[in-house]
Amino acid sequence: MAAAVITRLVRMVRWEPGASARLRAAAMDLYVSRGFDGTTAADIAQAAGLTERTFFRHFADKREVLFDGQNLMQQAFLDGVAAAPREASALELVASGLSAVATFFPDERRDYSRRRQTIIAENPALQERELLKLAVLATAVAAALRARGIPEPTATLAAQSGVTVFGVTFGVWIAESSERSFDDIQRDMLQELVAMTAGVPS
Amino acid sequence: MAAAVITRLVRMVRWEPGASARLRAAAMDLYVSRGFDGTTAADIAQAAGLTERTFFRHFADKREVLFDGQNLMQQAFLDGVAAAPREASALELVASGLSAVATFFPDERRDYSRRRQTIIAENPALQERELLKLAVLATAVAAALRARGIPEPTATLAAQSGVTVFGVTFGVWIAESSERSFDDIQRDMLQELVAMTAGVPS
DNA sequence: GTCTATAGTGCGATAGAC
DNA sequence: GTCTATCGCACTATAGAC
Repeated sequence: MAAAVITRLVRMVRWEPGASARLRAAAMDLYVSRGFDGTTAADIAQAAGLTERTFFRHFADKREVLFDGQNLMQQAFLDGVAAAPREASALELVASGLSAVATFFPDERRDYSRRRQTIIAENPALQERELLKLAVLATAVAAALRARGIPEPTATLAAQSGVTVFGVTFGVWIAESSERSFDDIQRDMLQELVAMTAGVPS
Repeated sequence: MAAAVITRLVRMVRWEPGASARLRAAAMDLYVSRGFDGTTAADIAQAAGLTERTFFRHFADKREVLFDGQNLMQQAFLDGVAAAPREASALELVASGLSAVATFFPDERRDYSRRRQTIIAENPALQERELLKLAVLATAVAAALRARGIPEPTATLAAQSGVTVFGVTFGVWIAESSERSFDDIQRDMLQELVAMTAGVPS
């Protein structure tokens, strides 16, 4: 009841709140129905009741609208690294970050992630943006490891390996057949990485 | 002498040969002097004595002109994997590919690589393209590992790790102070990777 | 080789919030 | 008054269609 009154009051102001969220939702829908290339910025803006110019004030480009959630995930990873026990090794620090990030991918989110990934898989420009975000993540993780006393080049190698584990995990998690939790898959994947490097070539 | 005659004859044909090479050289120069964003496709074409339309017939987009050498490097990596001895482990297959790729980076090439990397480092769009090329490389390497009997997800983890080692090596190799050969750095980096994962978290 | 859609930018004006 | 979100319009360059 009170909510309805508030809604009516809100409608009287010059613009509806939550422009970013509306643009994001509209973009997802249109990218699914018409494809990324078949959707113009004007289409998205119109679907959200805004103008093209406003779209570009919220998002630097047409791709970014699919990726602005990444920052939260990155922060979780970094917090996870920071939360690791003293004297943890580089790989243990990374493992701690990975556990933290797994909380961002509960089972309920799997369908959404699948839809989003389908859009990205169909367009090289979107793949490029995703890779850039992962590279930024790896760089940030490497910095966090250095802050915990891990020297280069170990910090960068460990950070990149962590992002690799995350990426492979994500791929398995959204695979059609998969039913296991993100965290379960990720733990196994980290074990696989360790096992893979155990066969030492000198 | 003969060369001069040939040059004169060549000038009589409808177009100079080596259009791609001229466009590539012109693009490098202009990207350095005016920056990537400050250079238009028309600028590059004009500097190479060609039209904008011709530029886009040779390169899919303005970025690609800096990246079309990658295919040769990728093939070298794959050949290196294929050349590894029977019964090689995943990491040994990758190490074999890495050795092969190191031949693409003799000391004489360091200055060129530095200039090119400076351009890329200044522009996110170029970083995206570079990351895509590396991702394509990793995918191809993973396929080569599977062809040698390495199962998933080990193949992908090993391939990604290999590309990581390559990337970190490249960064050290072009660093101002570095004087060591690409191959030397890369061997150490692979050892570091193995050492880093040896501290096993269960 | 020409034509065109559209991504993305720059700038000024407007409408409200504070 | 300042600050922020929006619109509207003109503009360039990319990239693809014809």
